[in-house]
Parts: sequence; structure tokens; C-alpha cells
Amino acid sequence: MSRYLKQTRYLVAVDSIIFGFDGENLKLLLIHRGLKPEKGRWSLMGGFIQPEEDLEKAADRILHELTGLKGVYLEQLYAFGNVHRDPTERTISVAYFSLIDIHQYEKQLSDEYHAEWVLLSEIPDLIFDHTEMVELAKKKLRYKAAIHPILFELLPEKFTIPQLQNLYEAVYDASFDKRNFSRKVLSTGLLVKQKEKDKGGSKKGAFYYQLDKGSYADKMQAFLNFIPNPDNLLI
Amino acid sequence: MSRYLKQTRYLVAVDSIIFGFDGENLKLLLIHRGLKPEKGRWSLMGGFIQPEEDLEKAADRILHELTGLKGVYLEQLYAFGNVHRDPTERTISVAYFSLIDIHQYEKQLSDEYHAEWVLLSEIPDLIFDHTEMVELAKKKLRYKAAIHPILFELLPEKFTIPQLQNLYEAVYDASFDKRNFSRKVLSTGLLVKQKEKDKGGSKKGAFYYQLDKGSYADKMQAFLNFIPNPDNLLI
DNA sequence: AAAATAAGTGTTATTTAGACACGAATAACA
DNA sequence: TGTTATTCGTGTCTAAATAACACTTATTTT
Repeated sequence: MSRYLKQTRYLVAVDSIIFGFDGENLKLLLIHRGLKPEKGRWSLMGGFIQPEEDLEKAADRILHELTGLKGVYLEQLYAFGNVHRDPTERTISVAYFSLIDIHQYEKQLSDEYHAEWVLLSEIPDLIFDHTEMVELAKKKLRYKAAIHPILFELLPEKFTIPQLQNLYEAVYDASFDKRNFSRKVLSTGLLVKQKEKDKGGSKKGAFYYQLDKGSYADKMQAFLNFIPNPDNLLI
Repeated sequence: MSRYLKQTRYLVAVDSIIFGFDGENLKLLLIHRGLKPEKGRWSLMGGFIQPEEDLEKAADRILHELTGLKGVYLEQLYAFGNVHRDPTERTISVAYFSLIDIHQYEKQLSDEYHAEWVLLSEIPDLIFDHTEMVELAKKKLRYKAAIHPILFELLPEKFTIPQLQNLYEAVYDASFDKRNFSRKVLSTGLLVKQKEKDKGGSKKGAFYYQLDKGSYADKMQAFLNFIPNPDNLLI
């Protein structure tokens, strides 16, 4: 039934930039390639799309294979299609990035892939154009998080304001005034205060908060200007 | 040299959403498909990528073929890869959108493609998932223009403040106070006042302005909050 | 009981946004 | 040639948002 007879076909892959936060640092989930070519080198998790599989679904599958997680935040980043990006054979790769709570990640299946969390500030050499993909993903994360409340995806369901601030400070490699920060974040109406405190972080303990799932969906688009002086922070 | 033996290969296309502005209305450049399948129906301009052609280059080529223009604003929008989006054969399409000054467009080559400018508010049925592509491009245009000074790409080199305001009003389907608008746009430091006036638009005439190319590159990222109450306008 | 630590909160000054109205320049026309 | 119609161009004031700033509270440790 193929009617586009004279055209060349190409491999199409999906690669995933998976960000995680451990309460302290931002990390990236990488694998040690077990297969040739480039065996033994660091790489993003990826795979070829299958004949009956939508792009999004392929990204979902790959994420699931590596982390065992389903239903996590996943967003298309960019299609990379330089002719020689994979020296073996021309492959167009659609990169996705996702945000997961690092503590939800169980190392179940990861041995199969030799997956490891790596500090975002200490990313090793990666194969192909994966470094470029990661750089773009970092940029987009900063960009988007300045405008939309997506960083909650990196936290557990219950989190404290200081934890949230740590996360923002890690993403922007900056520090914010905690009075202004908490006022701003609470004024969004997105957070619901819990009765329990997290006693782990300090002697006094900090109250847990939870996302108001209802308004979260609504306000996804209404979070502009979250970061002061974004001009200085966005690349 | 192909080592990924067991994988399926796919067609990869590029489709272009080409926006233009005629001083009054926003328009989209569409073609009447001359080839089967779907001959005679409206479509975005597109084509398959060639073996030695980067993605970006393919988008550039297609734009050039249709409009005769080179070096225009071109940005990757999204990769569309649903299994059955092209019923003939599975094709992954990477969509690009571009912004051109409609008056720079000469209908040189367009007869070959039966290209036509169509009002953005009156877009006909399009083949495949092209309607979805256009919707996403509209959304991204609004989104991005609220934050970055990209709409200048739709204007001639010299333009007046009222013309610029018309453009913003067309993009956001809203009207803005001209005093606040001009104060805001001039405060960016992006515009250089010219000595001549445009006498076409009014009896009094309006001064031309030109982009300060130097600061344009710098301030591409520093144009946040250009649109009042963006919450109401961004989808 | 004193000290150490991190949480939580309020005030003020500055900046920015948004609402608002009139004079100036020119062409068309009476 | 004076009057009218049209659009350009500008200034002020009020309200809201931002950012800078410091102390008290709760609790554990010593």
C-alpha cells in the first residue's frame, strides 16, 4: 500500500532526559550502554519506535522499562535529525524529558540497563548528540519552571516549603529570600497545608503541603513570573 | 554498514506552518495539493527529508521552494508521529513554523504549488493532522510572542508603532491602550526612530521605527510580560 | 536551663502596570 | 481659505506587585 515509492526511510528513535531530585540535588538518570556500538559509554535511555506505536507511547514505554514508573510527567523536547548524529545509520531522534520524584524510583529493573543517577553538575561525556539534548532539556526546564508550576513533579506528594525552595534554588542555581518565596508560592492557591510536620529537616519541623489537584490543572498556565528577575536566569 | 538490522524504517517529513501579516490580518500560507493522495485538498507545505539533508535544512528548503525566501524566521514546533496520521504509510512529520513579512513574498514560484494566503480566522479543512499542527503553531506563536520580541519578523524592516500595535492586536485578538503600548514597546530600547514618516496610514503620518539589530539579539530573551494579563490570553 | 538550629511571619520602599484625555499634524472638503 | 475629520503622539495618577529587610517561635542538644 506504500505509495511514496521513491523516498528513503529512516530509523526513528526516542531518547529520554529523565530529571530527578533527591531533596538536595538535581540529577539525571543515565545508562551505561550494554550494546554495541558505543558499548560501555554513558547514554540517555532510548529506543527505536515500533511500527504500531505512537511517538508519545514509545517515550512512555522507554521510561517505564527503565524506571518501572507509569504516568509520570513527560513532555516532548525536540526532534534531532542531523545527518550523522548516529554514525551507524541515519536516525532521527525525538527527545522527551520527564520529571520524577527520585524516591519513587525503585531500582527494580534498572540493573538490566545499568542505570545510575548522576549529578546534573557532573554529567559525563555522552554518546552521539546526547550532551546537546541534555543541555537543551536543562534550558527548557529552567524556562518552563519560571512560568509554570512543573517542579512539583519532582517532589513527593507531601513536601514542605523549605524543600520546595531547595528545589527551585537547585534548578536556578540561585538563592531566594524565603519570606518572599513562601508568600509567593502560597499566594498561588495551589498548596494545601497539612496537619503533620516533617521532622526530618530541622528541630522545629516544617509543615507538609500538598498540591490542590483541582487548581493545579487550572493554574498550570497561570504561574507566570514566578522567578524574580527572570532575565538574569533564563539563558 | 547498517547495524540496527531488526528495526523498521519510516518516512520522515517536514511540514511548515508559515505565518504572514499584511498590515491588517494574520494569514497562513497553504497549498492546494497537486499530487495524490488527497489531490486538490488544502495542505501545509511539506516534503520528505532527503538522505543528506539535516532536518532544519529540509525545512529551509521547503520554505525556499514555496516562497523564494531565504533566511527567514524558522523554528521547530513539534514532531507528530501518530501511527496513522498519514493513511498511506507511516510518516513521522517534524513541523516547523515560520514568520514572514507578507510583502516580501513574491508569488514567483508559488504557481507551481498553488499557494495561497488564507486568513488565520478562516482556515479550511486540511489534510491529515495539519489542522492540529496549525492550532499548535497558533498557540505557540501567542505564547512565545508574549515573552519574546518575535513578531517583528512579520513586519517590514521599517514599521510604525501603530502598525506594530495592529499586529499584536491581531495575534491576541484583543485591543490594547495605545499609550501604554507605545510606552512599553519603546522602553525596551529595541526600536530606533527614523526621520521619515509613513504617510499611508493616516493624514498626520506616523514615524517609522527600525529594530536595533544589536540589542535585538541580546534582548530576545528579555521581553517578558509584554502582554498585559497574559493569563487571560495564553491558552 | 542555655544554646543552637531552622521555621515561620510582617512592614516598607520602589517599581511596574493599567486606566484615562487631550493637543498636534495633515488632508479633504465646503 | 477656513473648517472638519482623522489618526498620531504624549503625560499623570492610582493601584498592584516586587523586593529588600529582621525578629520570634518551636524544638532538640548539651
